Amino acid sequence: MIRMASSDAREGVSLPPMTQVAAPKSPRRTPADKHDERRKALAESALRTLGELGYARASLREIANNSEFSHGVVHYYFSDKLELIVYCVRYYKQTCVHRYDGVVAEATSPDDLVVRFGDKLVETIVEEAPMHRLWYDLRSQSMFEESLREAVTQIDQSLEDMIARVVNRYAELAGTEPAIAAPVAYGMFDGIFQQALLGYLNGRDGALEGLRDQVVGLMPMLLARPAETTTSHAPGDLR
Amino acid sequence: MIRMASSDAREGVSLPPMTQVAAPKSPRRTPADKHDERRKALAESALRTLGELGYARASLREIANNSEFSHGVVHYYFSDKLELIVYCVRYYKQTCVHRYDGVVAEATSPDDLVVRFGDKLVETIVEEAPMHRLWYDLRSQSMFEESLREAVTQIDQSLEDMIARVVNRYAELAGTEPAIAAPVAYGMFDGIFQQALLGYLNGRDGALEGLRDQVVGLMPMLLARPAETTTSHAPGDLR
DNA sequence: CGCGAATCTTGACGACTGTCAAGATTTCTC
DNA sequence: GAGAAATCTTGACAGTCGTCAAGATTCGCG
Repeated sequence: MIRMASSDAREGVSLPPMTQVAAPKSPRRTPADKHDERRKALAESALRTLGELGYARASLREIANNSEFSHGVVHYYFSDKLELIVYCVRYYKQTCVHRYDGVVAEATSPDDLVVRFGDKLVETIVEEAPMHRLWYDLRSQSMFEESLREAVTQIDQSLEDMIARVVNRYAELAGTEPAIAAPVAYGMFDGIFQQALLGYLNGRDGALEGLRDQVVGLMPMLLARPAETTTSHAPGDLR
Repeated sequence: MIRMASSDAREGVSLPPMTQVAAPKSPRRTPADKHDERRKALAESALRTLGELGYARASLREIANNSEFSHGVVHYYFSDKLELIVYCVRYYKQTCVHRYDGVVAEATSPDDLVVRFGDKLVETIVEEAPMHRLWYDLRSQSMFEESLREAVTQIDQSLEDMIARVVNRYAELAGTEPAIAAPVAYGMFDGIFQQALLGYLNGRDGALEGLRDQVVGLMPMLLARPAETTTSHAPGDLR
């Protein structure tokens, strides 16, 4: 079975040719999904380089150098540089969409949720800043490169859903309903998150504390009127 | 006077060697600021190409081809590709920071301001989408490229000030004060603007109307409590 | 073991890039 | 109008890039 740069096998793993369903041995490690494990391994090292250099400056040779593979092997597992990068970002974002599931599940009160949410946002900037800037890089490129748009749109949608889960749970805990639609909520949080990320990378002091405070101040505003949380939102002067 | 790639002459025009201050002829067109006019002319054609291809894919040759100049002349007026691009974006954004000054000056009521503001946001997406995506491209690149950060930070600050003027005027017309700080307001609007731009470029129907509605729905929330504008913000379900 | 399929390495190709220098051309000044 | 300064063109250089093909190597199974 000759594998030529599997641009075909979309997301669904191409299964081995239907032998007995419950094979006695090798419950994992079927022949053909080793291919996928290699793709993932390659993606993981590629992500390090991509997060460091960005989409345009990360060459396939550089990506391969920072991994255990040689530069030619990339075209054995991916048809394109583009397919590799889309695969990488999809792979990362997939493990990232559920980052706040714990927050949603464990929060005991509206204020508790807000604090946990803000902390988590700050945490991910500190721990995964290169991944986040790579995502924003890719999304910006998709404004120029038609072929990136489908993947970006899908990821954006899943992030919007993620934010919606948080805000919905927040409203639920507060005994009311959100006052804004999901796209607005996502756009807002994405905006201030991006700002904080930029500030953090710039070494601006207070960028992270600022994000936390902004979240604490903003969330109560996203609820319909009936809810008056204890959180104080001091009507400050706008600069 | 040999001009070698004026990376020195920062922003201040290097004046001609002090002749009489009020020269009888040529009130404009002094010898040395023709140099600056050329820079601007070059920047303007470069912006077209940059807006079409983005930062990484726009080569100096391609930029020169879409202009009246040859590719070598770029290094006569700019020391770097980087300096050219930063100059271009600065040049564009400079004429762009005052886009909403008219809105601020002419609005007669809070609701009037909101509508004008929303319309103007939509208008600039339709008319200058390539410029906006170029800006987001550059800002993303600045997360990787140290040397871009200073310019990006300055531009971001001026955009924040621009938004602050709008929101402050809005609060003034409503007889109250903003409930959020300027960076938050900027981050929010920047987020939903970016989202709308992406949707517009994707050809998603309703992206622009969505932006307008979002602005109308969002602005009243940015005010301190005392103000109850007539604008209805229906507490919708969050998806 | 042995053979074929899968996997990986190596080296090269053509195209493109930013940069620069040498010289042609224009513009300005006296 | 001559000469000098400013401006622009042209062509080349040294790299780097994505891509691919040919061959070496490893793996899996009978």
